[in-house]
Amino acid sequence: MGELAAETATAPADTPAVVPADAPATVRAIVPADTPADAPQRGRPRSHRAHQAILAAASELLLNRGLSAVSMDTVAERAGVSKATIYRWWPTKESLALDALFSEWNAVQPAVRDTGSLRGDLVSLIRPWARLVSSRPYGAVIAQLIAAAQADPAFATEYRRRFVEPRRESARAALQRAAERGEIPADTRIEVALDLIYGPIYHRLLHGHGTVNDRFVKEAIDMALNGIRGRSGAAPA
Amino acid sequence: MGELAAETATAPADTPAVVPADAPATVRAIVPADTPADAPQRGRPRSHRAHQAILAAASELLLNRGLSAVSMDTVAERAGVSKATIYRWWPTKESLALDALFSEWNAVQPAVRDTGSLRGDLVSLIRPWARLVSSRPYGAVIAQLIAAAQADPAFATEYRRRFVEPRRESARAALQRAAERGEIPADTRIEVALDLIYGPIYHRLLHGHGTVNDRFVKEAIDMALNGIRGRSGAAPA
DNA sequence: CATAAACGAAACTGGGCGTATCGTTTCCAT
DNA sequence: ATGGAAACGATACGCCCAGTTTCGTTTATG
Repeated sequence: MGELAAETATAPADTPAVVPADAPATVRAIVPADTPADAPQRGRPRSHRAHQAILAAASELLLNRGLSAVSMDTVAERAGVSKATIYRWWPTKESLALDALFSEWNAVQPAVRDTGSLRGDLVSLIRPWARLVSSRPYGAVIAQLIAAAQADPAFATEYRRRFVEPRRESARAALQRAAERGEIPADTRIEVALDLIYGPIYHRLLHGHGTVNDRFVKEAIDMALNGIRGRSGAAPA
Repeated sequence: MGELAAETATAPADTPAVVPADAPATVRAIVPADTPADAPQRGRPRSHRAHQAILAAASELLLNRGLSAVSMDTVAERAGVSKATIYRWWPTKESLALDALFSEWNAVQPAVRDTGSLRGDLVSLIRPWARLVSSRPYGAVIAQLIAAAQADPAFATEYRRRFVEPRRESARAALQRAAERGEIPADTRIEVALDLIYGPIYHRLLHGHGTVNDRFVKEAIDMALNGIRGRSGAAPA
């Protein structure tokens, strides 16, 4: 999807759509994986315009109403395409929702920069993301995607690959730099630390028992950082 | 449901079911709220047996297949009742799922005991619960309930009242005792601390990017505790 | 010009939630 | 003992929606 988004940023309207072999797993393959990306195809070319219209319609409807309250007919109508056209690009409603939400989600890239301190690194990474997901009902849609993932392992893998792992990787890198600086113990359990960083925010986002605002994010990151740095005199085994 | 479960522990099969005014919000009221619980009712009495059979069937099917793969027809068939009977007790599929899962979830009560240390209190509280929810696919069903909650505020409130708040309250009490002992700062942000305790576990449970086993629970609690205790020389504001 | 592939409109299939109908059962009131 | 009320079961029903199919049209290439 990132590749497609880049393409559409420069392609004129209704440029023939060619889906490269490395397109996201959720988009239906159009040509065999070994087909050169620029090979001419017989027949009517796919429509970029339709594809973008569908994603835009889907993301808008999803963030306004939630996954369960949006039908494929509604998306088709809003996009100005037929439902059959949607199913030419995406195999299921959930795969469309994944792509559509990701196109919004990915607009806020994790900042990958070394501020010199772990706290600086984490705040610059987490704060923009937390603002994004709390600015609109991301929690509601993410919850419904997570629910859909429970019944479909392949979908779950793709969801984690897109929504979970990239940001964990950015924070993982920051933790590793901190260990190199001696800011945290070299034997820090990195994956547990990542859960301590992201878990509280996701917890509030999904359960809705509290708000995710700047203050909460700051306090949660600070508390998590205290935990990750450890205290002099380790806790008993 | 707790009240009903207590009743059925002693009631013979098919004792007339009387739903008291304080029954869970998900069970359809049978009599006006001000009706004495033991007042005789005209007509055929409700069947405890059917009610329990429905809950047992629903919880078994939910934990084996997940909410979306279980139909109300399937629950009715497994319980040996008609679908209309289910809808006499519960207004929606989700409300049945909530009660059914809660009947299993509530079988493991949070241990409310003072071990003398915050770590002891938290481990005795969290470990049995973590074992419960990781022993069967609770995560999958909880994810689907959370998804359902996004579209129904009343359902969300009931979900949190049953699944979220009681355990937070137990941990909150433990944190307050720890503050009284001087084990954690008196000005600890309790609600943030609770998110630090529960967030990482729920994060793995719902996202499925890592396992929730005894080791992870121990490490996550220890890291969270370090964070809650704080370090000498507080983090910058 | 023939052919291929996408597109649109609309009909279609099948599943499932939730409701309605009607006969039967199980109770209470008289 | 009888009438009446309410639950129950079996089954049909209405409606919605995901996903598919059909067929004519459009847009491309060979």
